[in-house]
Amino acid sequence: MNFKKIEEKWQKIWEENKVYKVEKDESKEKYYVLEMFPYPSGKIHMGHVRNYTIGDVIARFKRMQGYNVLHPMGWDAFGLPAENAAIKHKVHPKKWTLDNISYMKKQLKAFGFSYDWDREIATCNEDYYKWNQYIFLKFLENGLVYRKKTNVNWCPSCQTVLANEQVSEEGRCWRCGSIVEQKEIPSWFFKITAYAKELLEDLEILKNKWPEKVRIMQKNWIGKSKGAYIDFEVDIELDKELKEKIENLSKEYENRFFIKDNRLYIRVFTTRPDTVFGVTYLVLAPEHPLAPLIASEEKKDKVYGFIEKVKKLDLKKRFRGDFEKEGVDIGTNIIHPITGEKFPIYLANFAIFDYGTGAVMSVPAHDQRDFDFAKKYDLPIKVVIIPEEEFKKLKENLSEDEFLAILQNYHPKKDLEKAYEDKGYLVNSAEFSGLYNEEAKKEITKYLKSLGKGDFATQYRLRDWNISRQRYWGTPIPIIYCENCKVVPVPEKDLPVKLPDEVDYSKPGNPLERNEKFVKTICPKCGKPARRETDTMDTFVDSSWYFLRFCSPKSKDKPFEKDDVSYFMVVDKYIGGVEHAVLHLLYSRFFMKALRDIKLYDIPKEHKQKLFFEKGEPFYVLVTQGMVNKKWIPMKNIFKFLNLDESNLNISLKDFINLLKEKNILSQDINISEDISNITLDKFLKDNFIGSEDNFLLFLKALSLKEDEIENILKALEDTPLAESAKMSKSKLNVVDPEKMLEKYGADPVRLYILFAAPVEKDFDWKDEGLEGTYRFLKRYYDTMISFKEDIESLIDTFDFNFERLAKNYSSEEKNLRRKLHETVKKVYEYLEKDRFNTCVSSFMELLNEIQKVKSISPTLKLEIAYLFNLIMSPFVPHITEELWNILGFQKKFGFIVNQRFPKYSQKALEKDEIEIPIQINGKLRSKLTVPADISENELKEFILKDEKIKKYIEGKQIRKFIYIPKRLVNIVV
RNA sequence: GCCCGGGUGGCGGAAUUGGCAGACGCGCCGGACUUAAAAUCCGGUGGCCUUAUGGCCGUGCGGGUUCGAAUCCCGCCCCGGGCACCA
Repeated sequence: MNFKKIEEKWQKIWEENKVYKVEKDESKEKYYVLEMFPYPSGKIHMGHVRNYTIGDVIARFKRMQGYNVLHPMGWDAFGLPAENAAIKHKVHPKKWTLDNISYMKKQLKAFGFSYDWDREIATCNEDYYKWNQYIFLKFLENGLVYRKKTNVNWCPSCQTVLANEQVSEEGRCWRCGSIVEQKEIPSWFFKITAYAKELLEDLEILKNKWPEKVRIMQKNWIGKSKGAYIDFEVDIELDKELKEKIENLSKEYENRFFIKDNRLYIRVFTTRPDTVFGVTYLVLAPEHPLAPLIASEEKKDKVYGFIEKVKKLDLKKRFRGDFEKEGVDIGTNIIHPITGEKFPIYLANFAIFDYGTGAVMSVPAHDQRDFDFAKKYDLPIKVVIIPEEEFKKLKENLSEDEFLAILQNYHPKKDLEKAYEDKGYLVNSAEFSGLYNEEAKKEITKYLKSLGKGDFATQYRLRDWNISRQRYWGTPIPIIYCENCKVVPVPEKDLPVKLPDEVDYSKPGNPLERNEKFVKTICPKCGKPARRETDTMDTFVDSSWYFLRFCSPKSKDKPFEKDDVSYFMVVDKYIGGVEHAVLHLLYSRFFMKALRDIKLYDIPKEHKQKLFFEKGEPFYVLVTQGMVNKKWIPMKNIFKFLNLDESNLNISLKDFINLLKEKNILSQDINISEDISNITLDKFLKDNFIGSEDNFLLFLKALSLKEDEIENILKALEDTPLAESAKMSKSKLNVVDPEKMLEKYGADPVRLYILFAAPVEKDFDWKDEGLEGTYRFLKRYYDTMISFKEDIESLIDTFDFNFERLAKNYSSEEKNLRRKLHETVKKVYEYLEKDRFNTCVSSFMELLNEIQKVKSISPTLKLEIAYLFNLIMSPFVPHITEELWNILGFQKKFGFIVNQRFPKYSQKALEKDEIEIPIQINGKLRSKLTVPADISENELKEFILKDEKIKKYIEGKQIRKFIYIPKRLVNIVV
């Protein structure tokens, strides 16, 4: 039996009846369930099925609780794969995307997810991306957008810029895996750093609502450090030309360096102002624009050489961090802001221009990295902090005068072996000597402030968000460049800036740039010919506010309607993968806050989530579901297991097969043809294109074994160490196609299995046997319900559904069953509230097992079982329960099951006359007694002491303690 | 290196205000039905000892608190994830 027919029938009927349509309805409380919308890559995969099944159960449960549930679906439709497909298969990205959407939509519908499809959106449609442009312009008006020339991460294969977040640890492109290069181009930025503080602080209100893991990842990503900035004067004379140059640069770089009273200052950020007297050199990032300008004449060549070297060689390795720390003296000195001493300036490859001010004061005695660098270049190391122990010793052993003198002129007994980075007391620090360093941080900063050479400062690791992408398939950035008027925003009335249909992929690079029809335009200010910006927006822009658009997807003159947002937002439950823990979720939080400040939505006067509106937090509860993996067996594991050297597989195929047989990987009765058995394994693998990173499955196929034989071999190996669990991927040949599963078993069994296999947040390995288990359960369930049909039919029209009245006449077996039934209703309700779907499914199975154990069940009890059981299973397996609801006659009485309320359990049914009490002696279980539920402690004690088993243990011993946990357990200490 | 999360049968996992460890499912073993297989149904299934009865051990390891610990505390080990020259 396949449930597919039933499923299709009800899907059609539900659709015709628009059961999942949602409208704003102030009389009802809303509930917004959202699953991360998919990229339309072609087909849905198991990860999608898991994500959307979880969301669907929640949405259906909330509907059954009477909420007005918003449960929309759409498409994250812009992005690179469409362009790659365009190049490879010569299809237009739009066609490719829209075709994929229509196919995947059909697939989603086949799973019976309860979406209101009338709210569907696709980000590649004009009526969506128009609002990206609108928001961009609003951000621009409000100072949240700027353009600057920067060194960017450039993917040579995608020919586009990548955000820092889109570059992997090894310095590879997150999409295609190519090594990312460095390139300087002007780009558009969203000023997310303006919200760094808020983004960090507001993580607090997400406590216990978002997974701790995600909150911490975001916290680390934002990376707050407290300290001070300090201005170091540069020992250089400025001529007029140089002065002008630097003054211009200074503005561009927001006072990371500046000219005051004709003197040049470089600003550094430090978390250790307490060590300022220990500074012995200053380090600049190689990208620092001052470097070539202030380097001394004789060092200029070296400096240029170094800059080039870093540019060319470093970036790949720079990400991996496995390069040698190197630097170059630029030949110009700085002057210490307090002591007036002169120290050299170095460029160093480990200094990051984008962090802080791109300049570091180096204190080798108290920073390991500075220490290593100083050793390498033979720079002085000056101790300014000593450990508490040493400080106390000095204080005790020396006279007051000697002690004070040594604080001012401290020399360590022997040279330091490493930097001292811990807390301690200051020495060699003028009047600050003797202060505890934590105290000194404040005091020294205050002092520098009084000199006008520093102040308290906080830095964040978070960088501004570069949204420029040199691609066609994205939202055009609504900007026009005019000779006269320079950078001109496209007026709101001219939106959207439409993406042209013509696209030419014959050459690499951005097709928009070559599209003269698109580029050529007229300046909206002066009317003269002008050119359009050809960058398009990062697709993360699209997904940063789509949850708002879902509130009013059809809105024509605004991105979303304030009223709708006030009603439906915030998202009550947002479900998706952890892979979006930082990027998408951080960007969305930023958008919500920025949109609040530019007043694109209101903070409602009364709302259960008012705080979230005020703080600009879009997602109330976040659920991160684990991955659906699949076991696979890499060839290399087989080699290792057989003790074969991967690099030399010069044995015959025959011997290899025999080895496999010896180890019981292959069964003895497998024979291979004579003509291949004598070739070497090496050759056999090469002939069949099998590498050590390939699936063993390929090898078995190459042996021309039968499909089912292969399947058996692999299944048998699944639980051995030979198998590895991995994300499903084409290259590993471990992909399970949801469509095939649906074809074979139906949507409901797949849904139920995926929920049953593991708790929501954990990864699990897909196993067909597991799916078969839930399938068997559903079939058994279906048959059992059908067997109730006759009895139920005779009752349903006339019965008043007052089950309680009849319960007292039931047999004790029936009473127990009825108790189990209501216990299950209670448990499932509680588990659903906690998103614990796997234990819900267990409870269903337990209940069915109990039902099947009872030989004779009264018709009214059958009716009650069928009524409640179907209702509580409905969010999980909506089709099967609707079918049974219909067949058993409930539908004609009550309407669709999907529109019913979640049932309440009967407290009375849960009550027991008798309970079983486990009896422990000294904490060890020795006996169990069945006693009346209302037994008193004394009665129970008497009863227990008469028990034969217990007597045995307490005979001749003294009872020291009698512990009774009412209705649960007894422990006797002897 | 730093910060999180987690170690429970052959496997996925139950049992979280400390109170019967191993629910439920998979797999495996045995049985029924069948000419046979599949499907289905019934029974068994943590380890060791024992004829049953029963006993001992057991939630990564070592200690502790407690009448009682998978659960709480201390110290280790292992696995997974995130961040990593961030000044």
